[in-house]
Amino acid sequence: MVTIYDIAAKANVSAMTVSRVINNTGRISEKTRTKVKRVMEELNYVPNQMARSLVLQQTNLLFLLITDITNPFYTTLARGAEDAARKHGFRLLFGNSDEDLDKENEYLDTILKTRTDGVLVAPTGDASLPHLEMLRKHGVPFVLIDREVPGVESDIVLGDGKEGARQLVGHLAERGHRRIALINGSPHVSSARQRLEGFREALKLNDLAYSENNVLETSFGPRNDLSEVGAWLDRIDPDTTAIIAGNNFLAVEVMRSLAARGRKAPDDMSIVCFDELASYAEVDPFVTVISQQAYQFGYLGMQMLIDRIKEGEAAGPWKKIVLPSELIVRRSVKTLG
Amino acid sequence: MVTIYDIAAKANVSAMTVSRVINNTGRISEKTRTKVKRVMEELNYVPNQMARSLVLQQTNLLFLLITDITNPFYTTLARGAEDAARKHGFRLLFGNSDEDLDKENEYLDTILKTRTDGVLVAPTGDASLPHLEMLRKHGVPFVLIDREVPGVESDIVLGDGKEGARQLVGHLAERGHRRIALINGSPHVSSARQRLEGFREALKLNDLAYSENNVLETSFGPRNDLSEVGAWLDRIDPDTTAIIAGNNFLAVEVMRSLAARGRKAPDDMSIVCFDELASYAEVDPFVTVISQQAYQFGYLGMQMLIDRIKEGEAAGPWKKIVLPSELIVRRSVKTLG
DNA sequence: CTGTTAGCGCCTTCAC
DNA sequence: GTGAAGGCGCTAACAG
Repeated sequence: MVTIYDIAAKANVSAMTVSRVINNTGRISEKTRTKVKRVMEELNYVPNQMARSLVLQQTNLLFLLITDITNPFYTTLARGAEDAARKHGFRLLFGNSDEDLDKENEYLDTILKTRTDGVLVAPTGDASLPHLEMLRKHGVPFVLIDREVPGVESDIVLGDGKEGARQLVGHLAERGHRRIALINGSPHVSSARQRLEGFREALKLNDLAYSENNVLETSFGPRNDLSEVGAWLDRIDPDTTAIIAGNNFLAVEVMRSLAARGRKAPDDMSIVCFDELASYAEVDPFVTVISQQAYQFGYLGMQMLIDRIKEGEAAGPWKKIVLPSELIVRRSVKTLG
Repeated sequence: MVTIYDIAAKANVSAMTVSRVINNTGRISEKTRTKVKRVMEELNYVPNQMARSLVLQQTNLLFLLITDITNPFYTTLARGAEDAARKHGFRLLFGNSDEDLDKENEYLDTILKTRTDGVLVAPTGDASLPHLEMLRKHGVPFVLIDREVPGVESDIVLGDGKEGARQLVGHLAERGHRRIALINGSPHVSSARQRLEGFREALKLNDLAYSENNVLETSFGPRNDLSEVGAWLDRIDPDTTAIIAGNNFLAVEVMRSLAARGRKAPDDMSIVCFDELASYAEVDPFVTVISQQAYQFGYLGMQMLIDRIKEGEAAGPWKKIVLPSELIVRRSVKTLG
């Protein structure tokens, strides 16, 4: 491996001079600068970030931890985060926790060990509390995205899940649906709780009955075994005419389970959900959704993170950004009566 | 920051003993071991990977560089790569080059600087040659995925683009299509070249005419401005009845452009493409595709990379895995005549 | 303008 | 079993 000492020797200067050339610090004569630069090129020198970080106590590396890299909501978010990080000269690394607390833990371990400068994280759920406390304790700035964690104070970017649920219920009610079911993420995830709460409030608002039986709380992540979803479909109230899915994947799974039963949306069951089904504007898109500004989640979150890093942790109160979502009406809802 | 010296002091041992406990090396009495471990917990000690890597000359970090994090093909691939890396105890970091040579360059820079142990990379195209040579020169093992780069010898995982194109053309021909157009990625990307070549061969095989006018070579990445696609649609041979898209996003863009012209698949134009449109089995999927085993691309590629790292670079000849793809017939093709 | 010294946190080597 | 010395590659602080 080529080091600054190799460069120094060949250029007849000290290592310190080489270091100065690399970092553009101090005063260096133009002559030695060009000489050093030439030698660096000749020897294909690449600075060793490990050594650099060790002495500087900072890595210039930021980390984005998402819960599902195959979900278009998060990948679009990732694009936003990446753009913001690049704009400020930070390098961005990604990790995928897969809605799995253990994997999240592994990545947190990596983050701590590699002394990442900051983290943008969508926590797997309330159980992420100790992980976030760990970050806080070790002085690693972080910003939460998409999900709150009770007991954690921090900058955060959220969607308005309650309002989204209200819009969905309102839309279904308008179309004549009186019995609506909800399949949702885990109650240990704040976004799922928000959506459930909005759902219940909206039912009341529209004079619709809430039925425990019509709510399934499962996981936001994709699953191979659809039997849980199927069994739930078999036991929901028979007069149910519409289902709200807590996210895009759940909607897909409901539709697959329906298909396995020879039923189809919207004729046999109306369906709506949170989040777009594909990152890319779908052709002939079918499902009526509450679309969130995924890119903005990432971009604004990263912005806040970098601000926090630059200002120092203690600068100002925690900021909370709530991004509105938008109802996009498509063809998955049948108009009744 | 807590260091092994802090631990050592509090546990009344030397730093070396602490190091031995951490790494489970050498012989340590059970008593001091437990004592040291207790102190580590008390002080919330986290090993400094920077310092560790600096002396060990290895990071235990692998890097996955893909060209589009919003494309389900690559995210599914990423899942596969991640699973394989985890299985072997490596941490995986992701980067997204966005089909952009400059961004690719930045990530390569990061990779070299951080002394990543190995890289799984989908190059942006033939122009990635110097980047890969850089990796080689610096002794960073890498495995290519999805795309070859002329002039680079390495382990590689590829799809069979020629065969895929043949199947698509064959399928269209069977359905009575005589004039087929192709919208493809850049000719500087090997997968695009393969698909074009397969396309031409298959036309000949089916006694169909090749028309220069009916081929557009653009980029695989998504674009905001669809005017190029639209202009092309306006000038292709008027008797064209079917379009093959070189990847999923191109198919979407064609369909959007068609829609903007008041035309719709499959009635006004049949369309097929490479790669699934969504990571997740689409509900009521519409487009007939050549589906690639995205997960396997990642899993097998990562496997090869880790083998290479463990055996040492010089172990054995380069391996090449060609994954077959599968034609999945859906509803986007009209049967003619 | 340039060089010397010291140390970031850790591990290898060699003592004891 | 355990410890001391030295060095991984780099830069801050101080000299000159």
